[in-house]
Amino acid sequence: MMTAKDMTRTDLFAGIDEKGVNMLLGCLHAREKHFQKNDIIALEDDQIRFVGLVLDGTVNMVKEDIWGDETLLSFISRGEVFGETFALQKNTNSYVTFMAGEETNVLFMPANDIIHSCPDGCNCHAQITTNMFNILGKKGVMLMEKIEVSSRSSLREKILSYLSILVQKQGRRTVQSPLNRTRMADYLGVNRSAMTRELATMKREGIIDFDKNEYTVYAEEMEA
Amino acid sequence: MMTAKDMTRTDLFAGIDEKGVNMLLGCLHAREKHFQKNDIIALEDDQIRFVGLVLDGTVNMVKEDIWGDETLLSFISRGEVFGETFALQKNTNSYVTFMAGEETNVLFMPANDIIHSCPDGCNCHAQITTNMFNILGKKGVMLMEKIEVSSRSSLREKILSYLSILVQKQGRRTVQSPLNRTRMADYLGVNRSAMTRELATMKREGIIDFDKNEYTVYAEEMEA
DNA sequence: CCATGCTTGTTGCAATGGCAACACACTTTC
DNA sequence: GAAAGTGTGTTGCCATTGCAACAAGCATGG
Repeated sequence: MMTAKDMTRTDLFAGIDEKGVNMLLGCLHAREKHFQKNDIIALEDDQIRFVGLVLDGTVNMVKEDIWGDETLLSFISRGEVFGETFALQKNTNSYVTFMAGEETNVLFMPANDIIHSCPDGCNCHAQITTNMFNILGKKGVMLMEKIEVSSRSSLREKILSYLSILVQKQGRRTVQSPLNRTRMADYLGVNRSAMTRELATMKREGIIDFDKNEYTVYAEEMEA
Repeated sequence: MMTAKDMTRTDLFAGIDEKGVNMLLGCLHAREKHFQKNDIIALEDDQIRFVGLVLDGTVNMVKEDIWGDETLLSFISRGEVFGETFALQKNTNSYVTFMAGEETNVLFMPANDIIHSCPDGCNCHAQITTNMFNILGKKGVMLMEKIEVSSRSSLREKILSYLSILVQKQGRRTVQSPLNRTRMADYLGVNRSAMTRELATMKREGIIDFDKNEYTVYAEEMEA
């Protein structure tokens, strides 16, 4: 379970204290629901759109194409929000499906209550709006990073662009990758063994060095 | 130039009338600036972050890696908003750079004024907030579409996934592609001639049919 | 201790797909 | 009407990279 105190540590309720959270939960008409693994989580209910906060478990975001094949686009963990991209829009042909990845508890909040300040003018509400913008911004950046990486044509470019982002974020030429080989290959959308092979080649050529999940990028030329 | 009336037709000012727009422009402390081609457009000014509305011209969103190489991530046209993903966040290491693609006029509005209702409680302000959520949602969907497509491994899968999205959007098996061959290859991140080759193969195999920018997808099996 | 599972590195093989070069059609401009 | 620009289809070549199979390392658990 997730206590109000736990919630103050989520991005959605950031900057709001325990008391404020408890007040907001009522003000936002928050409702908790329980799901079994592989249950489909609907974000719409009688025309009202919801944003979900994962209280426990994991939610998988999957996309089905017209042949019925599913792709896992991303997953949402405890304390994270999902559905915001779709719920806050008018025109939503529900682009993706959300499924419980395990036994999961979700707190639903009507999108409208999040967007619009409540009539009582509770002042925590402004904070929620700010937080929502933050969350949307963060997600946007994550998506752009993924695009930057996967839109490169060669395997080597993908690796370098992934490492380049890490270097920019961590501010050092030696970086820790949060992803292990297998997951990294998955993220880059390439074959794992091909990636390992290319990494070895790049190491041999002196372009990069690595050990476990620590990588060092040797950039000869810094200026364009 | 862009009149207040033109602005009512943008996503940012959707649902607001001419009078409201004029009022908001003051209320939002909007400021217009002019740029020459290739000028760098800063979104920060003394710690204050801005959202930009393109009044005329084009703004290119480019990303520079640690070797100084630039990639064009997307471009923003007249009437569209940019910077919202970054401006509305706290933690912004300005992930990308915006450049004028030609002679361009931009209307800047401080992000804070957009997020927070003005003290006078002008009622158009709520609409702007709603609109911003809409814009962020739309952009999120666009980014996810691009990821879905470019994360496929084979050229054929990329094409099919691109077409699948069009089919889902247009609700018919025969769809119009907004992109011509060259741009489509660019969007999919593949070589144009390779794509033409694969399209021809798929046509020969009876999987799809196409003429100019109209494509028909023959899906034998609809159910998983 | 062994068994099992997970991650990583390696390598041969085959094919996918990038590249370059070219031909053709169509449009715009002078 | 020539010339230049742009979008498109085709094809040969071969580097890149996906795939499969295997070995080794390391943790977990009985």
